[in-house]
Amino acid sequence: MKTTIENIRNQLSDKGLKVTPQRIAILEAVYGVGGHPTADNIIEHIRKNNPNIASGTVYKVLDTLIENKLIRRVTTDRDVMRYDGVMGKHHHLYCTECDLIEDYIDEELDTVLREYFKNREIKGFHIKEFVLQIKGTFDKC
Amino acid sequence: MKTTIENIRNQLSDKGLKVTPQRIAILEAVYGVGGHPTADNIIEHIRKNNPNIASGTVYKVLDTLIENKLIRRVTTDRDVMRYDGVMGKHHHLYCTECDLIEDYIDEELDTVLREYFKNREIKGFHIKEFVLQIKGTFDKC
DNA sequence: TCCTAAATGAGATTTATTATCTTTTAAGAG
DNA sequence: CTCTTAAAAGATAATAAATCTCATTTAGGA
Repeated sequence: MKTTIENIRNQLSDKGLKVTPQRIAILEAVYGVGGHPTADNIIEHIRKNNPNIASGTVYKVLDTLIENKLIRRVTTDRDVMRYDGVMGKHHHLYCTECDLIEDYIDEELDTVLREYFKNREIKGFHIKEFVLQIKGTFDKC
Repeated sequence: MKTTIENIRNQLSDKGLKVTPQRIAILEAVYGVGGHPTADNIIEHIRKNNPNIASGTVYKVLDTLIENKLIRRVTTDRDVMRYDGVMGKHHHLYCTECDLIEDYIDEELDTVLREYFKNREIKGFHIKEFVLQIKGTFDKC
């Protein structure tokens, strides 16, 4: 699934959202900037071509995209928010040396986890989804 | 392992940290306030008995406790930091309705995960630790 | 092409967190 | 037990991420 401009326009309009240049640029940036960008990374990236975008707009658009399930937040133990354009089931590699967070997609792992919890109820809790945080270091670090 | 005051004093002095009333109160609060408290939850809790504690002190002490591996941060997709006094391997239940985060301790799960990744190298990445985020809802929510 | 609700821009505001600097204190030495 | 001093706490100022407000602009249907 390539993320062309046309594709991005469709994602927005399919959700009933107005297709604005800002929204396109922000969604493109979330897809394009690797390692799960912060709002600031996204602003910096977009300003290269579109220097006049307001930072408030970026925050507002990111929230709108999250509400409409086009992107999601990434959980971290830092105080700056990071964003993720991959909406399918997946897990994350957290590097303890650099601050990159990479995707880890593994269908089999999902099956293993689902199976494991099939016979193991957690009393008083209804499971919806698993996200495994795999912490360690990249070789390059 | 009960967490008596004496126990807390020892944890601090074992790390070569000065044993101050503030540090004791803060560590006690991290243990005592359920659901993984924010700095603000901790400040509020402590001020009941110790109204004069400075909020800057709480943040500084929390950092010190983290550096000395007496507590850790909890990862979330919110912009307020939360803290965890349980240092052993464990996982977390995230409620999507309320904002409680509960511990989930499961030795067997750790074994399953370790086994699973024993024959499944992630190229370019050296695994140190797993934390499973189990997202769902508590029955009471 | 026009109209209007929705989106953006600019900038003020809030709030969690950090930094600075002075005063106080824990705890080891004598 | 007292003295000394490095470390910690308190008070408050400073940052910075994120939110809010409101005037202006714009997407997209009529």
